[in-house]
Amino acid sequence: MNEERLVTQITPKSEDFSRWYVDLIRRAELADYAPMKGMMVIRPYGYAIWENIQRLLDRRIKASGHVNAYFPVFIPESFLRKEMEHLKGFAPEVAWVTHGGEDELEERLAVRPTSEAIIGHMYSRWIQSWRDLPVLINQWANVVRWEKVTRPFLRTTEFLWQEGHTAHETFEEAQEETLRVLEMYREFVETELAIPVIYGRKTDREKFAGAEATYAIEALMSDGKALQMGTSHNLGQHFARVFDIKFEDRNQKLQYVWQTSWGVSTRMIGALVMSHGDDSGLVFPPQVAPIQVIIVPISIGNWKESVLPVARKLKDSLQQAGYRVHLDDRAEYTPGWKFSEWEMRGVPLRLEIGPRDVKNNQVIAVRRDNKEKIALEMSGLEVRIGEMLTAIQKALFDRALAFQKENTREVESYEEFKRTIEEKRGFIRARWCGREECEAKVKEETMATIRVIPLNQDNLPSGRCVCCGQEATTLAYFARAY
RNA sequence: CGGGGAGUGGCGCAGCCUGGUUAGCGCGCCUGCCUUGGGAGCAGGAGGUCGUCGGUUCAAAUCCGAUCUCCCCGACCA
Repeated sequence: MNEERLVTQITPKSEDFSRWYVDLIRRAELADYAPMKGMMVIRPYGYAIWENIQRLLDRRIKASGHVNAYFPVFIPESFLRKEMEHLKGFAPEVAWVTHGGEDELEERLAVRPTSEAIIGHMYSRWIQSWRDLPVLINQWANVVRWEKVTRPFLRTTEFLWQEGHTAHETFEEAQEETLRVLEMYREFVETELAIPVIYGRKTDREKFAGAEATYAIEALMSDGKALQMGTSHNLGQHFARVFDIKFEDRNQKLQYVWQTSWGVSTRMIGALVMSHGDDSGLVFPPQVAPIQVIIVPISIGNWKESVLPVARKLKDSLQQAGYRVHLDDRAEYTPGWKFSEWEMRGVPLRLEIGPRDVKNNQVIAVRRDNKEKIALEMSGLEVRIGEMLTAIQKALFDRALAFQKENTREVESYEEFKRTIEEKRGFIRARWCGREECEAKVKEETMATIRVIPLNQDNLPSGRCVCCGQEATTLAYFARAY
């Protein structure tokens, strides 16, 4: 039976990546379209991934000294207006509340596109002394951005995210925080999502509206396009000045705080789909998979008496051991159907148990990532399962890393740059003169943008800008992006 | 926001050009039997105001207008 026939309702990935992506999301019940433009419902199977992401990331956020809080979803228009760059950046995509019940509001309220403004306002009331610093607050929230083009998880009108907002005594401290968070994101995404990233600073053109500097992690999706997976901003004193966030420093001088903000969103779920998925469907890394182990009893003869009780015991013991495990005991589907179904849903490990296995005191384990099938002794199974899940997690990362390396290229000329972007996509590592004209020209002519400027430029080989041929000042990663 | 494509039982589609019985097909769903080690089979059954609103007409899924939504390709963004 070939792969295409197994998943008839999903467009093959190789045939049409975009359709494959949306087909899969709906068929696997990660999300469904809501009846309003650009909005989606995150269904239980998709939301479970978000809960895992929250749990694993929240742990890191707290371990690095941050605490959670919650700020209002509405922001007065005048607040947004205080930082003009910020307003200009977000104005086109802000949703406005104009009425409360029947009454028109005196001042429009923005549905937050991000929370710097409201949080800045509150910080100005909470911070008086250097003893109040740093303030290290994070919130898990929803935000709304009225995007023109939307795609499930990648860009939706409303999305879920976490946004960290910190205030510090010095620029250096804020910069340290910005980079510490960037590193936290990198480690989180690579460890838990098994997605290798590149990271660095954004160009001025690409930086956050109102930031001094923006840093980002970027990943390469399996169609060769880049996806920004998280950002960390050094806000300098821009917001502090307009929201009047002042403190008396150690020298009894009044000065503005130095701030950062940073976030990752439900876009990560889209990244998981596009990084690891294949023609058979989703492939989830065990660390965030809603179901890590699916048990399929082989329904033959008197399986309900002979196999099912053993399968139930197996499920209980694995659950006890801390795994997210599900037993598919439905009688109305054949084992073959279930195999395909759970592969499509991306469950990392399948355990088959039939009369033969019961007799031999074993189960058949099948890995989702490489379809490898092995028999496992019942005794000591909990440990073996753990080892296999670890191996799958690593294999997914290694595979994605190999893909990223294969698709990160250096080019000799602008002609080669253009041809590579057009034919192969992927990242291009190239020298750049640092001028915005070249950045704009490249974008205009190739649709590729500078994704990041690597932090470490020490080993910058001398050379010329890939675009204009002038002396290069930095190394940059270019790609077409989502 | 520009260019292109599309909305018909849950999903995928046909019918529309050339208006006219009761709107079809495949998958899925329900009931029963029989099956089940890689998406089984047979029989019976349920489910539709044809995206929405308006217009033309004796008559609209079909023609006209508006509107909403989705997909693809570009300009803007987590």
